Amino acid sequence: MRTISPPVGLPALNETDLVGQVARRLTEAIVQGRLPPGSKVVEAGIARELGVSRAPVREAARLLEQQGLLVANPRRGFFVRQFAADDIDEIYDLRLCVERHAAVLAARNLTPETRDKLRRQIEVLHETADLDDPARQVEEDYRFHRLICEIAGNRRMLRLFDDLASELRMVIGLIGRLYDDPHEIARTHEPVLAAIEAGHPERIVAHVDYHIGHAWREVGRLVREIPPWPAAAK
Amino acid sequence: MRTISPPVGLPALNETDLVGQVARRLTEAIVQGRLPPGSKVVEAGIARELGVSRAPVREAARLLEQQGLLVANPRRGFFVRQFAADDIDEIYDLRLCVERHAAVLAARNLTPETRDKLRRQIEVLHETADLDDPARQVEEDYRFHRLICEIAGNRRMLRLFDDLASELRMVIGLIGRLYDDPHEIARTHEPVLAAIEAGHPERIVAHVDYHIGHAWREVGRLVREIPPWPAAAK
DNA sequence: TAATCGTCGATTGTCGACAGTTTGATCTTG
DNA sequence: CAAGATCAAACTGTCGACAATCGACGATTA
Repeated sequence: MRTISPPVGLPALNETDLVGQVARRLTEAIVQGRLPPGSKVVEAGIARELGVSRAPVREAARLLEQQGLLVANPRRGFFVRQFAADDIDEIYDLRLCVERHAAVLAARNLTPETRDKLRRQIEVLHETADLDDPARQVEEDYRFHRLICEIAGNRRMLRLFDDLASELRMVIGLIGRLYDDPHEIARTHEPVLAAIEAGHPERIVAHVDYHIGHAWREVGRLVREIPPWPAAAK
Repeated sequence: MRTISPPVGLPALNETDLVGQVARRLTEAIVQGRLPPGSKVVEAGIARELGVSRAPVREAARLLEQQGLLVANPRRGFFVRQFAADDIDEIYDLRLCVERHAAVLAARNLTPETRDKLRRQIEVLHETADLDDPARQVEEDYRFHRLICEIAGNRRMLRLFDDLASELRMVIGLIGRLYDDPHEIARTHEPVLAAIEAGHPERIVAHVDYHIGHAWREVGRLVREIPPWPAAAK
C-alpha cells in the first residue's frame, strides 16, 4: 500500500466538487454583469437554478467573498460587490507594487522556455486584437501578466495576482468595452518583455510602471465616466 | 423613509456568527500548536468539541484555507498547512515587497496623530520586551507593521498583510521562541519610523529592507534548524 | 397626510441525516 | 513472509428541514 500523495501540499484544485463549479458559475455571472453590483445573491435562488442544495452555494459564496467579488452582510445575505473609483486605485496600486517585483524576479529566473512562452503570448495578444472580442482580449492580457508572476515563482504572489485580476475582470467586464485600441495595448507589452529579457531591474520597473500605469489611468477614467453602475437589480 | 446603511460597503465584521467564532478558535489552536502541521482537521470532531454542527465548521475551515492555514484535499478533508523553508521565503519575499510600498505610502499620508501612534507602539514594544512573553512580543511587533499598512490607506494591502501575518504567526508560534534579543528587535523599528518621518523614500526602503530582511534571515534559520515539525498527530 | 407600529412572507443560520468514498486493519494467497 | 484482496469503521459531500431574523407592506393614529 502506498501513500499516493503527501496529504498536505499546496491548495489542491478540486475540479470535481460542486463548490468549485458553483463558484465558477457565480463568478461568470458576476463578471458578465448578469448579477450587477449591489444585487442580492439569494442562496436558495442560486441553488435552485443550479440544481443543488444551499450548502455548496454558501461555501462558494464565502469563497467569492474572500476573493472580493461578494460582500457578506450577516443575517442579510451576500451582495455583489460595488466598486468605487478608489477601489480601482487600491487594486492598481497593489497590482503595480506586486508586478514590479514579479517582473524583476521573472527576469532573474528567465529560461529560454519561459522567455518563449512570454513571446508567444504577446503574439497571441496581437492575434486576439483583430478579433474584436473585448472579453477574450482582457483574458489574454491577464494571461501575459500571469505568466510573469508564474515565472517569478512565488505561489502566494500568483494567488494575489489572481485575486486582483478577478476583481479587475469584474470591473472591466462591467465597463463593457476595453480601452480604445487593442493593438496599442498589445504593443505596450513588448518593451516590458524586452526589459525582462535584458534583465535590467530599473528598466523593468520603469516599463512595468508605464504599462500598468497606462491601464490604471484608462480604467480609472472609464469608471469615473460610468459611475452609476448598471442598475443594481433588486 | 431612509435607507439606513448602504447594503454594500466593505467587508462588514460579523462579530456574532458562529463561523467567525469557530474560525478564531481554530486559528488559535493552530497557532498555539495544538493542531500541529499536517494533522487532519476532522469536521465532526471540531463540531462536537465546540458544540455546533458541521456546517459552520466547514465554512470556517474554508476561510482558514483561503488564509493559508489549512489545505483542503477533496474527499479527504482539511489538513493543517505544513511549511517548508521555501514557504518562509515566499512569505517574506512578498511581505517585503508590500511593506516597502506601504511604508512609502504611510510617509506620504503621515499626520501628527498617526505619527504618535507609531511612536507609542514602539514604546509598547520596548515595554513588552521586558515581559519575556514571546507570543505577546510577536503580536506587538505585528501591530507596529500593521499600523504602517493602515496608515498607507490601502484596504486590500492591509488584508494581504493580515493574511501573511497569520501564516507567520503560525510558523513563529510553532517555532516556540522568538529571535534572540527582544530589545534588539524593538530597537530596529526606530530607524524605520525615523525614515518614514523624514519622508525620504530611498531611506525608507533601505530601512524596511534591513528590518524585514533581518527577521527573514532569523526565521529562516530557525525553521531550517527545526525542520521536523512537532510530530504531525494522526 | 405623515409617521409609527404590527404583521406576514421571504431568507438566512444552523442542524441532523444519508449516501458514497477513503482509511486502516485484517485476512488471504503465492 | 510479503504483497495483494477484503472488509468495516470513519469521514466527507450533499441534502432537506426548522427556527430566528429581516424587510416590506399595510393598518393605525395623531
